[in-house]
Amino acid sequence: MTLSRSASCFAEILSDLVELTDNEIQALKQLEARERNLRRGAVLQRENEPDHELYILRRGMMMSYVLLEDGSRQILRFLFPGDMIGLPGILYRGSPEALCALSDCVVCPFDRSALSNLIVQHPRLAALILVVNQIERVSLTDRLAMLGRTTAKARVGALLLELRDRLRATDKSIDNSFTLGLTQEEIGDATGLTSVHVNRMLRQLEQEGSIARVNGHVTLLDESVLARSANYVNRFEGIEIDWLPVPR
Amino acid sequence: MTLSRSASCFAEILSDLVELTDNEIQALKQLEARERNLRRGAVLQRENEPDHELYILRRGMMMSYVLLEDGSRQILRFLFPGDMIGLPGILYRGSPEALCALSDCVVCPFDRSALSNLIVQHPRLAALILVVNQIERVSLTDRLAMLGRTTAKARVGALLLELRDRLRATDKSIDNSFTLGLTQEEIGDATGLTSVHVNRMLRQLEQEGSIARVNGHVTLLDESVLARSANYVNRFEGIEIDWLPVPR
DNA sequence: CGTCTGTTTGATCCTTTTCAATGCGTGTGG
DNA sequence: CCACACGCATTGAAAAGGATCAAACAGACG
Repeated sequence: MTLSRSASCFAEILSDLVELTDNEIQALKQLEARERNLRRGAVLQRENEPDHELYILRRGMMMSYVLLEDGSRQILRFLFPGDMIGLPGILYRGSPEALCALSDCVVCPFDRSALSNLIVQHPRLAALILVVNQIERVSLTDRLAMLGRTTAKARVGALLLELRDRLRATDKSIDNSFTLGLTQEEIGDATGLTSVHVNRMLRQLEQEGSIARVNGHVTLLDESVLARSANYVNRFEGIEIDWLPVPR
Repeated sequence: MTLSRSASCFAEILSDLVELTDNEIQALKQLEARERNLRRGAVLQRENEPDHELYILRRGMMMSYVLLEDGSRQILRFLFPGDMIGLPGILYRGSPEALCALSDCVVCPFDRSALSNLIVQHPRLAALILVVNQIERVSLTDRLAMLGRTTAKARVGALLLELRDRLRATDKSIDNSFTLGLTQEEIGDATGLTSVHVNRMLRQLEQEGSIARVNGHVTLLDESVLARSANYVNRFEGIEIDWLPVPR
């Protein structure tokens, strides 16, 4: 990983897909010129409130969620370093989703016009942003199928696998063991379950020998069982793109 | 609606967002140069099979879905004229979702390189494609919250509202009454329910006076109740985009 | 030490699924 | 034209998977 790359988290993600040119890396760096620190629990964007800025998440873990009329919450997505966030928010007067820091975070805010300029000046980056959006989209539809058609145990298992894979993308030292920076209530709000039932599913997975747990630290003992029962696929792997425009 | 516009379904959708230039319309027309007819029930793309073509749906109604190991199906999205489809499929060796015609359809296939060229030559169209992707994304997250956190009745109600709105986008004559071109099993596969329970929910909605039904034809009698109970929002409305690049 | 947040466990309730059967309309071959 | 099959809607009864309610418990922190 070259030094020039690590100046931009977003560029690092894209580098997994193609070899970026210096020009492109330079342009991406500008998106992350400014930094902003968030404390654990801080709300970066509230639902239905206008906030027309975009962000690259540089460090930490965040989540996007919606609140329903009855007070319940659905977590839509967990966010990791290199994710571009806030894109849905710039389409509407009020953001359709809230953004909140799950750990201390660093985000890099940038203006909508910066995105616009990027698209004009770097068509290949525009295409890559499209590709990343589609990966995210496929992850969302995977989660849709999970909520619609799988059991509680499978959902919890799939979430654990997904978290592991996303954490591993940033930190290659992670193998099958990681710190679960989530409460059981948060896991429930992501999987459409109650925290009580999440607890029962976790211990059931533990009892069956699929996972092990030591205060907030989870080890996946039988990935294949977890993956199969929940139809889990790591959508960040196996991307094939040979049709991109030539870089500038 | 000018004549030049109607030559491209996709252009019509984009015209709701901005005023397109002749150049842009011309470019979009080329995406829909070829046509292909599909019979009701025809599978345009099978899951996990390679098909690296893209399509604009010109006429009819389609769906995208995934099949799970246990044989159950999750319908991800219903597709309507003007929708660009197959985009997730060009990222992976095997398509992550299947595409199937729910009625007799006309699709316009085009090559990935055509998309690539469009992005290079028409940055504003690239940005608009990004915007349309985000609208779709927000619709998906709405459905995620629906599956995770709302009751069976609310889900069915929300689906009816969504169908009405999408059909109305193409056919302005539709008000609160439309033909439901879906079986109750399909409604179930979209809402994460069994067909049996969908039936019960439909009759319950009917009994409460929220909807009326005459062999496959549904009338929404109390939209506000349906919308509120399911947190339904029409995401194709209220788009605000003032940050797009200048057109070519 | 007391408070607060989060985990764990039990008992009960309820929504939705499952299984099973009936009816209904349409198309098809004899 | 009739008999039959087939897909789909409808209904009932029983079972199950999660939710809800309530309480105990553990660790962190001022």
